[in-house]
Amino acid sequence: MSNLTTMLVDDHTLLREALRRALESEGMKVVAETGDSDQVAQVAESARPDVVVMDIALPGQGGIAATRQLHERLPGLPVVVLSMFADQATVDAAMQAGAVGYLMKDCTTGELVGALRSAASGALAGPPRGSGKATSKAAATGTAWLSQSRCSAAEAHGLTRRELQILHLLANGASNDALGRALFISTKTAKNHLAHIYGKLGAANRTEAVAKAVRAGLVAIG
Amino acid sequence: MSNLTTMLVDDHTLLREALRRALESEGMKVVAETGDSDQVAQVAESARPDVVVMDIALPGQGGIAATRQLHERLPGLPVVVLSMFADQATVDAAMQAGAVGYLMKDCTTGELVGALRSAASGALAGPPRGSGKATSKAAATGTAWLSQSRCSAAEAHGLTRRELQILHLLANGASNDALGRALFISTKTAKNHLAHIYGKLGAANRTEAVAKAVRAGLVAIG
DNA sequence: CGCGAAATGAGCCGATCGGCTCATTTCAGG
DNA sequence: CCTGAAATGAGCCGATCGGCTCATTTCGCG
Repeated sequence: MSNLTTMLVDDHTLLREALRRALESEGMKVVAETGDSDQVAQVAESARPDVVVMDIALPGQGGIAATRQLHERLPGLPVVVLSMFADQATVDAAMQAGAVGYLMKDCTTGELVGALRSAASGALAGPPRGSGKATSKAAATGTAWLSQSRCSAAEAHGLTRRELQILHLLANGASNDALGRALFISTKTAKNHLAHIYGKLGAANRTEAVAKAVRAGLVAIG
Repeated sequence: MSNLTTMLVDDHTLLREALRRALESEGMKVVAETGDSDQVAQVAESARPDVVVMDIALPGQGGIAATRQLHERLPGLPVVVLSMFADQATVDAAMQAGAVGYLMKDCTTGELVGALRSAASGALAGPPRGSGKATSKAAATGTAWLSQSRCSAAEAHGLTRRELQILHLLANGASNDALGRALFISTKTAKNHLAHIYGKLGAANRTEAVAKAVRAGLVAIG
């Protein structure tokens, strides 16, 4: 449980190697790699990673389709998309395919690691905002497991699911800006959630909030 | 180990009661109380708390003498002084008597709790600055145990003892200002230590530093 | 006796954070 | 149907933080 296992899906070997080094220096273990989107599900089934890092632009069926396939064959395996595209259409497609996170390739290593930890712990999930039907559809397909996560301990402190997600990212050192990018919300909204968390936990700042949350068993570091 | 046991020494019953409530709501356990400075050592020996909260103005021999006595009878039991006096002479006297921390009574509950946790874990210790002989004298008497703390893991990251102390306080949500007051240094110096810590741990901010430190086993939350 | 590391302290400045108020939308439950 | 909670978003402003450089003192080690 301490060493997160990850699977990298990207056709650029150089980037994959760099990613592997970065992740392993952060205490994560890369148990599988592939650059062929058609092999994704098969490799994942034998390697059984805790979390998958998925590129979008891939030879074969492509990252979106691979994510959907993975989501059907191995529901519960969180997929974090690492893409060069920031357009809403691509983001929406990825999220509807079952991805739990979407990061730009110009994000920092720390952000990636934080997102992966959060994804693996079940804190990062759900369709970002989407509108109406797409949202409820995505929620119905496979993201529902998030709703029954650890609301037990959280409810004792009156924390909502969203606030728990924020806490998980906080525990990885996320800035307000990083929170927004990881959860597809504006920095303002992230700040609002933080303010609610501070109030509920009786913390004066983010670091104290993390400390109290860890002691309360709401989140874990490591 | 999870529930810190404390002993409260203060002749104001009302304050003691309030303190007890505050500490217990923070997950600490008050295993002994007394308002008589002459009973301090005796009570501590039977109750065996993890850390002692000591008032200065006490009937009998007084808090300073009680601290010295405690320090001789039970070396290794950290004493945090909670005083109304901020004058350097009183602070110096308390530190030379063996106290590992000195807080004003107008500090926040969070600061007290943080200081107690740090003190109990051995992170808060040593004479603040003092000058020359007084410093080395205090260091020779009983604060030396800090030098052989957990430099093993810390040295792997090149962290100094002082930086470890900072980290412990950070893990309790301390602000730069709180760091300065807890360690008797200026905010500027605290910031300098932080900058060094960030560099050594590869963290971008204090919360990330805590996260990395916890994962590296340098500090513990809880 | 230097030399360097550690610790202390300062000034400056831009970035970030935290508190406050306010508004909108969605959605579940009475 | 209406109310309230949750989530989203915004503006404003002071406080804090983090990066940068610089200086001083102390101390251990060759």
